[in-house]
Amino acid sequence: MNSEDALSQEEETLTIAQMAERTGLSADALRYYEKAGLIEPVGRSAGNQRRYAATDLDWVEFVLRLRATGMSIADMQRFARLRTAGQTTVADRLAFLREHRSGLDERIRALQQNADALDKKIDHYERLLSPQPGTERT
Amino acid sequence: MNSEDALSQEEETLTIAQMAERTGLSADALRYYEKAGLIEPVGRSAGNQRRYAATDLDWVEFVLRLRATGMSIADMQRFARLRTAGQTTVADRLAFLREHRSGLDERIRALQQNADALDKKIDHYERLLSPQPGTERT
DNA sequence: CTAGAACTTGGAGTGCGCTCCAAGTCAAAC
DNA sequence: GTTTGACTTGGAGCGCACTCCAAGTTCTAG
Repeated sequence: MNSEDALSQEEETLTIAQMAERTGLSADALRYYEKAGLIEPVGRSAGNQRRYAATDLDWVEFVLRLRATGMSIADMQRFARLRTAGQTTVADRLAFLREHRSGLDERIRALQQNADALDKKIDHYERLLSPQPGTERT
Repeated sequence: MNSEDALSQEEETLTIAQMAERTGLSADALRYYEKAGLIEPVGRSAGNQRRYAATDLDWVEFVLRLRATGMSIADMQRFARLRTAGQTTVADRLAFLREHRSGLDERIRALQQNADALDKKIDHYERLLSPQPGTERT
């Protein structure tokens, strides 16, 4: 019980390669996110190499959730800026997430609807292929 | 009862601008789709201007459903090529749609899961903001 | 018949979200 | 202390799905 999950307090930090492996992002993408302000400047080793803490991992995982739900980098930047600005922005952040959440519901509904339409098309093709309807033997 | 819905047999065809309005695609995008082979070469007026028939409209609407469910243009090209190739490809088309459909299910599930996680984050922010838990009256 | 709006083509340009590269520095193992 | 692999930066390049543009042609209304 050493290296999976919650980053044991002992190991403390991750290199960019370890972070990449854990998050599924490339090292390049992690640097890009940091440069873009999605991730705030991360800790560094004596020799200036990135060292990610557990809190960084949590944040990146949250960012990935926003991304997975279709949020653009520009919008994630906005949220990250609010977060960086401190607790005075909690209400703004809540509003932001609520709005994103409701857009998400809409998108899921639309997807379901399109999935249903696809099912009909699939049925159609299945009928085209099936031997003969109502004429089992001949 | 003249211009909405199913393209009355009388009017017969639509100009590219009318098609754009009906589908929500831009005229440029319609030409791009045609050039890309997503739409087969559409009918032309005497003077070489595009005239879309009802069947073209149906097909574009189907293509839009594929797009809305996340299919890339390259994949839609593949499907369009199968369609153009005739009834011998019906089984292939069915397999194609089934695969797309099952990927779609996965994506919807993932989206739901992320939505749930977002709800937790929202709850978290709500608790941060709410006056005082468990101390309704002071 | 004519003016002006809508259409045609080919090709260049755009925005997004990374990815790749070069040239140099740092870290870990021996 | 040296090698080898991982890391650093800045910036160029890429794939996707369009969008925009220019120069010319066609359509429609009056």
